[in-house]
Amino acid sequence: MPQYWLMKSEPDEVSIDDLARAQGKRLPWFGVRNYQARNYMRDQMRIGDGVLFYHSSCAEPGVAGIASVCSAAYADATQFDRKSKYFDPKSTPEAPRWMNVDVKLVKKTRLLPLTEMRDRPDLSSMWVLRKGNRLSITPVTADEWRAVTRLLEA
DNA sequence: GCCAACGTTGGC
DNA sequence: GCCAACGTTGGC
Repeated sequence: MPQYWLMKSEPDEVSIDDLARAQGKRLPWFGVRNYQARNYMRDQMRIGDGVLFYHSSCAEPGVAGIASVCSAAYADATQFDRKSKYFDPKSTPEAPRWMNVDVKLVKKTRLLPLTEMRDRPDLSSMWVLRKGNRLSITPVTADEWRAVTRLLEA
């Protein structure tokens, strides 16, 4: 049974179009610096899991496409790059603190705006809609996945 | 730019 | 281990 996830990205940094342009239409989901989100990638994600690619911190936040997990978790290279804003001086290659999976584009969709998601009773259970939610990776139930993908095709 | 929410840090 | 201060997220 595949699992489903919603993953937030700031489109100024990595957008759905960036993923579409990437070689093999796949990219590492680098830059996660929150333990709960890291643990989801490290411990629970499996190749083939479904991903709702969500644009955050932008003019029109919402789901911008569908992707899938296409690697196991491995050390996030940016934590060792002194020039990266994700550099972590406390992490070492021997004991890397931060991990990422790779994700692959399934398809770019219409933008499903956050405001529309909030209007849908069938999406009201989604973690990303909870008040005060800041977690950048959240699990999505099979029911929520079906409801969202149906809306994306509408 | 504002600010609510919440995770992390560090002194004790 | 507590918890105040601080920093970050992210919608608006």
